[in-house]
Amino acid sequence: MSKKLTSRSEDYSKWYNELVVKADLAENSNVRGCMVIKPYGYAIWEKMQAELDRMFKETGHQNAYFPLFVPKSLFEAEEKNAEGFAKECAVVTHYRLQNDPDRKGKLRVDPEAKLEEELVVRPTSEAIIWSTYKNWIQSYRDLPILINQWANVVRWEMRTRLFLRTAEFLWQEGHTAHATEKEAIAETELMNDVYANFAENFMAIPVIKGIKTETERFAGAVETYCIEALMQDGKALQAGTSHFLGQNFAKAFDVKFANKEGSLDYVWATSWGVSTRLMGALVMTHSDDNGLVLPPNLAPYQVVIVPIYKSEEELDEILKLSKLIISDLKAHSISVKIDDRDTLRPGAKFAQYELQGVPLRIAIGPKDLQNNTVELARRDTLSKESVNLDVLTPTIQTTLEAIQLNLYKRALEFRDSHITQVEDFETFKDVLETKGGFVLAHWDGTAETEKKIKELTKATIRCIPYEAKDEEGKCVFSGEPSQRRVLFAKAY
RNA sequence: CGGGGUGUAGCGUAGCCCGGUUAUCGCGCCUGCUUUGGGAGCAGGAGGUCGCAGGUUCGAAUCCUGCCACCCCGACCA
Repeated sequence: MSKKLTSRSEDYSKWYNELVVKADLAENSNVRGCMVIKPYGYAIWEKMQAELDRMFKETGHQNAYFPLFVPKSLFEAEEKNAEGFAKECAVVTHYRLQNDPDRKGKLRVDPEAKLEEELVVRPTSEAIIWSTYKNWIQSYRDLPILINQWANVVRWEMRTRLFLRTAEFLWQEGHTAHATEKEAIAETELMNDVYANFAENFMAIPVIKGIKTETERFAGAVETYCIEALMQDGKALQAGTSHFLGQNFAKAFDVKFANKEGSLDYVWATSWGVSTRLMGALVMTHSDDNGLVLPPNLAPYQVVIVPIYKSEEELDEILKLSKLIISDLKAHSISVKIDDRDTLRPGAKFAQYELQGVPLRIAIGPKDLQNNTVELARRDTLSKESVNLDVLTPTIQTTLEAIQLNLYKRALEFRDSHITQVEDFETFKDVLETKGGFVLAHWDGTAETEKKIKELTKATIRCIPYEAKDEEGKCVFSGEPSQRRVLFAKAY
């Protein structure tokens, strides 16, 4: 693992920026904490979108789109939700610019063009969606509504951080409406499972499923389920959330339906989302000192071919052979790119594709032409082997699978070796400071203790894990009785 | 918004304290030749509102004032 990863956060941010920017993944646009997602990074996001979309549809959901602007009166309807987001809202107050009479060639906001009601740029879409659902729901026959939206949202954070907390970010947000509490809770849990499966099987990022404490709960939710991942520097990252909203939004927006018994009842709701933050998680989970390491499932191209040649004739022969390799790989649904630029030497290309995290690299040179082989290099282990052309495609197939599994296994081993069970507060502090990672400890269940621990250690309760067993114990801080252990960590 | 720091070519930087020829160096870029199994070498070349706006001065990247942006630490958060 990288030196920089294990050291202090200022070094870490340098590592992160270097990698991400130089890896062509994204670039801080220097505009209020927004980011430009470059083509290579966006290709990764598209892979994530495609797989998530598939999983959503498999579980009965449909896509739809709702407005970016939320009239303030709608936004404030659900009080807790509004209060929670009020401090970070961008607000549209005017709809027109005009020439500035005082400064030639400049524009100013037309003071005559003030909106009667301000429009909030959505920080999340519950309000606008529930005001719409109101008109869609009358009977239990209209339920459930299972809708997902791919969108951008804006949260005007005081402090931004590339990928992890940008002012504008891309995400998906699911918003469902149900006739019963039981069904809504089942949906909330189902989607948290979908996220966990996606993170682990597709992104090779191990996560812990759990429930948030009241303090960490989504504004307006009754219960927040989440998946928590551990980054290589020992800090936790909330990778996805799924909220059981109870009847809060139905009551705020007056969404009632006639049930089978003929009486009116408020609708039960859920919402759930993951964002481009997952790309940050990807980078911080798998990358090493040589750059990104992409799981084959997410790689824009899984294999890159680098020809090594001295003469035109050699190049022609290599290209001819490459064409055969490429068509065979494509026939097996393996994405491949050939880099036949003659402006860079092979070594420079090797370095570049390592920086981009391409899972497999094929090098073909004169020796290979002679021996009927190619050189196959793995990004995850940085190992190289000579492979006979006869078995190349099957070898690549199995190696890609092996890389996907190995990345998960490696991350899991790291994660599991950084879950420490502690009994007393001194050890608690010590583990957080020296080792980092998750700390499993008893907690008395009060927000005061949670707050004090945060003040003293900067650690928060990431979640109460599903797997937490009933176990008599004493709170690591207060000594009060506790029924189960919860998961603490310093978090992004 | 509070504390600290930074802003000089596409990127990274020297110069600033103590004002003075044509603003330093590396990477990258362009041209040519030689190269090509792990980030090539040589020669030549292009590229700058020194963050922005004022001020002091014969003269400002350098000193002063204001503003803006970014980074780190807090508060806030996916």
